[in-house]
Amino acid sequence: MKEQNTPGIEPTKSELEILQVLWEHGPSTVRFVNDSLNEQKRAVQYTSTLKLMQIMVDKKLLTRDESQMKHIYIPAAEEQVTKNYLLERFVDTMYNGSASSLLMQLLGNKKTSKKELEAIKELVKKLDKK
Amino acid sequence: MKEQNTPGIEPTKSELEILQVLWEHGPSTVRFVNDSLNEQKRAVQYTSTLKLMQIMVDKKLLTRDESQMKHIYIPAAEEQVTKNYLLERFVDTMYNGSASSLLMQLLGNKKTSKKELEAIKELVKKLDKK
DNA sequence: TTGTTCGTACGAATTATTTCCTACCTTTAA
DNA sequence: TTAAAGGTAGGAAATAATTCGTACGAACAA
Repeated sequence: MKEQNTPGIEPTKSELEILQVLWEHGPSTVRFVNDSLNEQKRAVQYTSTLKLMQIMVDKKLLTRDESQMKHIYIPAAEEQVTKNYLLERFVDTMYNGSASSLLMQLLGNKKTSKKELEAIKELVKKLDKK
Repeated sequence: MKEQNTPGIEPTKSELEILQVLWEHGPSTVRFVNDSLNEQKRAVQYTSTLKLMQIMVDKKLLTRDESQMKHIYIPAAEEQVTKNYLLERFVDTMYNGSASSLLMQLLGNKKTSKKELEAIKELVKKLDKK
């Protein structure tokens, strides 16, 4: 069985923002990522985004295609792999590794809407049938 | 209805470690917290922990009782309130606010044990009866 | 009493993260 | 052929987070 490699390294907050743009839109140039950040998140200079993405290549969070002048940046690990890793770390540190504790918290949260609750129930029903 | 106030401020990683000691053991001295950290986590000097906890008082993450020479530090917000806040932020940034997406990820995670899955199903069953 | 232990306060150094300026190269439009 | 626009590289500054040394007072045991 092919094992998916863990990202191993933890992206910082800003790095995560960049990863999210790349996950959403696929491999992109710095220009595109920077524009997205400015639209969706906050004002940031082009060279700041560039620098960060270069650092992420050093850290192996991204790879890049340098065959063209406009380099194309690509997440090194798949979205699900990285998110899974981060979720695991979150559950470990916050709920001592207990996923059901997390869910309990989620269900007790007022901000979790009825719709969400319904979706969750559906999920578990499907799970039961397996 | 009495609203629980949000912590408002985000604890850093190290600050969270300290909060966890205080949540687990109740109001404590710096000495106690520092010893716990050194046992459970990693080597750290007494004055480092002291400094951090003083900063946390400034930030209103902790309050303290100074009536004795050995100050007693107390989390400003309850464990559940803070954890709820952090969970919400996590769901927002990682799953675009969708709790069911998070759950789906959790269920798809190999590391989530059978026992955990059972516990989760039980939770949802109880939820249904309400 | 006196010195050793244990406490707080606080400045400062270190490390991690983020931001942006400047230099310089390539492409493009006039 | 040249100026403007847009790209990368990299140093350095700014900010955030962490760590710890030093000073000094209180408690305590000898």
